[in-house]
Amino acid sequence: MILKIIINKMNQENITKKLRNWEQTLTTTGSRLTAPRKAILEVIAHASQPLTPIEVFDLAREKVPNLGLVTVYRTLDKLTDLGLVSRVHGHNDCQTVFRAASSHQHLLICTNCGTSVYFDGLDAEERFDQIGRTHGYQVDGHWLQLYGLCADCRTE
Amino acid sequence: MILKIIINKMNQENITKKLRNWEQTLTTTGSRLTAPRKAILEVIAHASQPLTPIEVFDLAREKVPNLGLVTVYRTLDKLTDLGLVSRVHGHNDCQTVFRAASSHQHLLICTNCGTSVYFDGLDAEERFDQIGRTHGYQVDGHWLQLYGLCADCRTE
DNA sequence: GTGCTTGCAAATTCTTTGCAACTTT
DNA sequence: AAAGTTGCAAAGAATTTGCAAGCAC
Repeated sequence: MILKIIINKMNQENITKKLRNWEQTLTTTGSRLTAPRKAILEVIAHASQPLTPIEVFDLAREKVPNLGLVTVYRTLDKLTDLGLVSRVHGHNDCQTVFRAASSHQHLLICTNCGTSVYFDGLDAEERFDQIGRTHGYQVDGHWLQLYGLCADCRTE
Repeated sequence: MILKIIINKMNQENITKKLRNWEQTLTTTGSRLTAPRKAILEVIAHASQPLTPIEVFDLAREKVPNLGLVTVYRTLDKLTDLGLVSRVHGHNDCQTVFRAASSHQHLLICTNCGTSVYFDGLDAEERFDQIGRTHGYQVDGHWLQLYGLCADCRTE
């Protein structure tokens, strides 16, 4: 499998800050900060796109060579439970992970390279509630993702 | 596994019409109308919620007892290719199928019983394009699903 | 030291493929 | 009769579980 170079557009400072937050969340919830976990956290924090478990595995293995795939699965479960990462369902892979959104944010995903960014400011909650009401539903959640070519892929 | 009674809120006439359309699409594209396929089509046409391959299998088997699960997978692939059914990614099952939307429609899914309806009239395309532009993306697709309790589940 | 984690191997679950027999048209 | 389809069995892929050894705190 080809893994493209992964460079997050967040600056290094923000990534470091996020990593510290994640590590703190782990320790304060009674979990332990091990080398495998640190490697996995770093991979996800630096990722500019949702990653499959195997991709996380391959990338994290560069730092922890004897890492087991099972550990990746278990760590991803834990991070998801803690709300640090989100499962992203794409059209191809439906089990990828990406750093979790801040709040009311949604993903904008490049259909060519996968590079993703969160956006907010849609402010459609009220509209969603209204739509639900007309069908007898009480809307309490939504799931929105936009797809399209990013600037880099368009100029290629 | 417990399969709840599945009653589509479309009236019988509409379901029959849709079934005829589907069957016609199959025959006109060179595919054949076999007993297994008819059973599968009926199950999906009558479903009020997205179904997993196994659920389709179990329900269709009531009509074609010696149906093989493989046939379900292959038929679902074909129906998806023809655009008759859509893959629906839920929070739990991400490989379920549901009759395809007419156009610019999105799903409203009950988080308790799974009963789903399509809605339209959101008219957010322009807003989506705009959001994409501010991030350098050229938006060419979106994926939206609303979640909430349906009227029946709320009164329970 | 205690209790959470890890990696290995094995078990499950889900989906796809090969193929001879069988339908549909 | 020709061509698409089916079901079985087997193969592959993806994910989970059991467990003894290893670490973090």
